[in-house]
Amino acid sequence: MCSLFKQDQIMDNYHQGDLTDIIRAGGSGMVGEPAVATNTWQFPSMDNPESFSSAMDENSNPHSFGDPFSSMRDPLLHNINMPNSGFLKPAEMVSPSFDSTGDFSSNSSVMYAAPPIEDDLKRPCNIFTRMLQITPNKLPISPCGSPVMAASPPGIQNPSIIPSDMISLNGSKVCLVDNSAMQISSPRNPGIKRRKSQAKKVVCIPAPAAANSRAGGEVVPSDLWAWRKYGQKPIKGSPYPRGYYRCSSSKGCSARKQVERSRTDPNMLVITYTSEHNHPWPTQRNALAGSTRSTQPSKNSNVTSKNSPNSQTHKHISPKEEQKEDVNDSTIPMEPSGGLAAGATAGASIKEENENKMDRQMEFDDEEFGDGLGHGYRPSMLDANQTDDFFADLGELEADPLDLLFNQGFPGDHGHEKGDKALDPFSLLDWSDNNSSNNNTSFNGVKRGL
DNA sequence: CGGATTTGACCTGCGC
DNA sequence: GCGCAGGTCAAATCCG
Repeated sequence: MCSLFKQDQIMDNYHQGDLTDIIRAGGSGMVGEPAVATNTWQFPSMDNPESFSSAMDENSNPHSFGDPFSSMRDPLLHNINMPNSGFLKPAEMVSPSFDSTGDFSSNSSVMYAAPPIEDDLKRPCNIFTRMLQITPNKLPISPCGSPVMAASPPGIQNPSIIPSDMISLNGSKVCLVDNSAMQISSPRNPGIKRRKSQAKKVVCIPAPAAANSRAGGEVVPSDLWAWRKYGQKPIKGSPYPRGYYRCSSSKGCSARKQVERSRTDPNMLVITYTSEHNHPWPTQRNALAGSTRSTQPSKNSNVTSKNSPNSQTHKHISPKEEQKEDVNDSTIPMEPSGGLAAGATAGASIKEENENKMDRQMEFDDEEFGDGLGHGYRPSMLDANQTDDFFADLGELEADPLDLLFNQGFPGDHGHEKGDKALDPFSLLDWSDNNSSNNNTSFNGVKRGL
């Protein structure tokens, strides 16, 4: 599986469009790091966020999480109350004990139910434990290999910290993979060749549709960047087409992303970010402006509902519909430059694949963790150390939208107050049914269309 | 009317 | 060298 970490291989996996594969693979692909103790980690109870932190502190070197996200607390989780996360199928993973109410037992161990797949994949995958065990240098960075946290239990509302590679959003996960080398294609641009080393991030997020029943007015997370679709291609082996988007927030921005639905798990969307934004993260207002029409509320809500898996019930989804759906789904708040924004982290497990980044991660400073209550929460991704990669943009942002968001919307771990959701950027990410209507906030721009 | 989406064609990289 | 698959372009179309 180590090979999976190689760029090409990663790409291959990824190209297979199997988000779940990526995630699963993550469970084991780590070179020389047997996914051990996978079931030893205890997911922090929402009631006891510190439990997680403590575990982290005790068991790991913060730097082991070299991932920018490793230090992130997941404010989003505060709002997580999604009965069924789309991240992993229950059958695919063993969620720590959750009761029907979605309560997560802090005592439960998190692990994957070994899926009947490759041996490596069968290993229990616990991002946290993995991270702890992985030395920075060895830290594999592949979609598959990156530490993967078991799907956030549906009931998890408040993991105080988000594993760098995996972020839970609304109980769903985002798998972020960052490939330093990716295919940039400029076929018609002789000067640029494909597969040049380019930073790439693969983000796996639960597709709203898949995430759960959201027949009506789905809340589609969107990122703050404006994306314009410039192409769509059917992917071999996948019933779902891949959409190609480029950043429209700023002319000349080379940032691109690919959105596709996981073949094996239609509930998951795989978003691959390529290139970096050459401009500051758009302000909310800008983001709003940049939003694609497909995401516009008036229309989009309808569209999404129409396209929602539920409503569709797999009626034949035309590529277009599929596309829109994907687009919307993909629009989780992402970090500028393609990284996940803190908000994005809220619902998705992220994998990041980039050795360089990993190294940087090592450099992480615990300070990023803030007080552990969300105050001062600042996604490590914003760390200046990462300025040279996808996160570079963040460093440039004085007024980081995330900060704004966090300050307003993440009152620490207690953010269950619905009242705060209005300001809670993560509310955007809250795809749960009960929050589907929650899109009238400062984030509307971003969410517009939700 | 401006901007976004759709979609077929074209181009490039890669494997055989 | 050939074919396949993926990525991008760009005209047509759609939408607010």
